[in-house]
Amino acid sequence: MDVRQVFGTNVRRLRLEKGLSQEEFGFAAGIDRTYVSGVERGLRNPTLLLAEKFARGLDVELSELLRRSEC
Amino acid sequence: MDVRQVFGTNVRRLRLEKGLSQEEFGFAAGIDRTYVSGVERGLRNPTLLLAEKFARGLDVELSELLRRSEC
DNA sequence: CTGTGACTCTAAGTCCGTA
DNA sequence: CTACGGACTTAGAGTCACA
Repeated sequence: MDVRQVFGTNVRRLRLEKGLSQEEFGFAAGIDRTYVSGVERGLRNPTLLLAEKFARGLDVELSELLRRSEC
Repeated sequence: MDVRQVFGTNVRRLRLEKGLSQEEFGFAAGIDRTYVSGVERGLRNPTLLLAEKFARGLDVELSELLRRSEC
């Protein structure tokens, strides 16, 4: 499974657990809403700096967002 | 501490543990030698796909390369 | 062996909109 | 709310010669 999909899936899961919309999360994390959408679907290939921005916004460690749950 | 520096420091440490030069590692991982140099010094901001290439070359999980050892 | 500056070219990342 | 499109600016990818 692609890193981008692992990352995106984890982002979506954690975002939903927090009860946030893509827009709300994007605003809180300082990331464009359309970019959040693309990342969650595994279409984007974010840099380390951006990836950490996601992690901070979700209040988790970056390594957590890269953990493959299955497959 | 910056993610890029954490990443770079871990790459350098693991590369040296394997007894490889930047050139040797770069060749094995399919990454340019000078790019390896830049990453190890935290000057580059690689994407997830690139970061995973480093991980595969070092035979570790990507999340491993993002673990902060201290501070 | 490694660091560095400079370079081209592609993709990251933002912002506008619409369904 | 989210997917998806186009257009755009910036920064990363990838490489080189030289120190």
